[in-house]
Amino acid sequence: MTESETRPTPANPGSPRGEQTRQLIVDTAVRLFAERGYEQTTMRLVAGEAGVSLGNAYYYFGSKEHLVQAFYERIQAEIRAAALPAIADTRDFTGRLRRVLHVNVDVMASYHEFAGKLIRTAADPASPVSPFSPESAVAREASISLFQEVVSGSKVRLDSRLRAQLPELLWLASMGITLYWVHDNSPAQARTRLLIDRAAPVVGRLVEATRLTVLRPITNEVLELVDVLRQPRVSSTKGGSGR
Amino acid sequence: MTESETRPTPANPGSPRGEQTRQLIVDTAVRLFAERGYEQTTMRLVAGEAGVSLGNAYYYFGSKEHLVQAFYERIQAEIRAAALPAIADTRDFTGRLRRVLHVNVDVMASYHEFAGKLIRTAADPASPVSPFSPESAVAREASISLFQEVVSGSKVRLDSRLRAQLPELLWLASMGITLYWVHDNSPAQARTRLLIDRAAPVVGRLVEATRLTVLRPITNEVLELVDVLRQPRVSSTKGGSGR
DNA sequence: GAAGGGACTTGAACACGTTCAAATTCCAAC
DNA sequence: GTTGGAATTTGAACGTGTTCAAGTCCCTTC
Repeated sequence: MTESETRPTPANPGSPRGEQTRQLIVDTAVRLFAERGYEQTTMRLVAGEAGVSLGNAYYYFGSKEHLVQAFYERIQAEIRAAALPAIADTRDFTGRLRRVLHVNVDVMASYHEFAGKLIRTAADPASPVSPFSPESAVAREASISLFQEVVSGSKVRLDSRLRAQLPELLWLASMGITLYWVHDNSPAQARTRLLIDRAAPVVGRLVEATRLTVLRPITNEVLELVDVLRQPRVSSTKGGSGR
Repeated sequence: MTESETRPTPANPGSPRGEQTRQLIVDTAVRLFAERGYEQTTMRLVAGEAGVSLGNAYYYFGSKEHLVQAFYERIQAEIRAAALPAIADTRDFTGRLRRVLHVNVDVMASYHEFAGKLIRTAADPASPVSPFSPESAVAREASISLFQEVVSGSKVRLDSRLRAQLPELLWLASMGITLYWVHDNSPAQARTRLLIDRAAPVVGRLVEATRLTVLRPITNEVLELVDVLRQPRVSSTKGGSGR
């Protein structure tokens, strides 16, 4: 696992000198990924088009997957930039959720085929591209905070404990939708659109239902379950800042 | 995609003559996968240990993933064989569900690391190993029918329409649990065990709750949603037996 | 038993991701 | 302006999955 600690941190040096080269490689890779897909974009091609040597590309990016990671971060930023304005004019929870999810699909639309390959490495727990990996923490937090925005900007009424967990749950749900979207072979992924339009109200209704007294026991159980679900983040320090 | 139709069906010939060789390769591959994991098990090694040439292995299995597929099918059969006796002595829905899920984890336990790589190709919509692919139909149906058994053998009371969809939903949930399990780095995947023990009662309670009149609207919505979710199986025939 | 043809088998060759020792460039300190 | 070392850059080389043209084997047909 983490036994490559001996090497003096190749890939991803923070120094300023090579930053330009680094960006050049990223730009080229992102473009080629979009143009030709994952497999057709070889490291040799990226290096060639970027005007650097093969080994040099590996100096900045430890693997092809790290380039995918960079691609992923760009997409996430794009989604965020498009989503925030999209929900600015409504305080309806369901509406806000629906719009954010649609923006997700909108932005990813051009990369549907590419995403099929991307999801491969994303599903690997050992891959840095995994949405649950430490390397993805930045993008993940950003995405969760977007759903935090969805909740806090709305006038939804719900169980207070759920309110704290909801953003993360919504993010998880969006991961599920993305997984569905990847498998969606309907024209223009219309089925996913339908799913979003249908699922958002259901989620809204379920969330509001957590205030019902009848459902209190179940609500409690579900909330506890979510706590169990949450994997402790990997860290070498023992104890950490406990819950 | 399916443009390799020109070749005279290499890989997977149904003829009897090479069946022995085929089995030999599968056996060797499964053993090596279990012993050394996915990456360490090279096609050359499989071929060598099986006593055939590299090209010969590719004659029977179009790719390394097809070997994984074979591995997957064995696991599924093993799970089924272990699960059925395990639920024979109780008619409690939650209990039955819990046991089946535990058997799942039991059987897969030895392959936890390997599963991390397996899930990679499993997540790829284009891969035959994907649980949603036509190639996996047999294993999938078998698995769903196991959950059908869980439901029909229990004395659970629930909305009648849900009863029809529940087995598939449970299968889907088990996929989710497997995904969680793959990411579970707690010792002996204890966290997944905990998840199962906690989630089973919640599911049981939720399922029984579908009979509550208060929840009728939400139940309806959720059931319709599931209908939308269901991807139409890929098929060249137009129309099909639509609802 | 010879001929034919399909099933099966082979190993070399290819392209790719990745590694690495060696070279080059750059900049600060003297 | 020379020097030392770190940052950067290079291209050859390795091991892998996969392909393929060329065989070899085995059974049917005459």
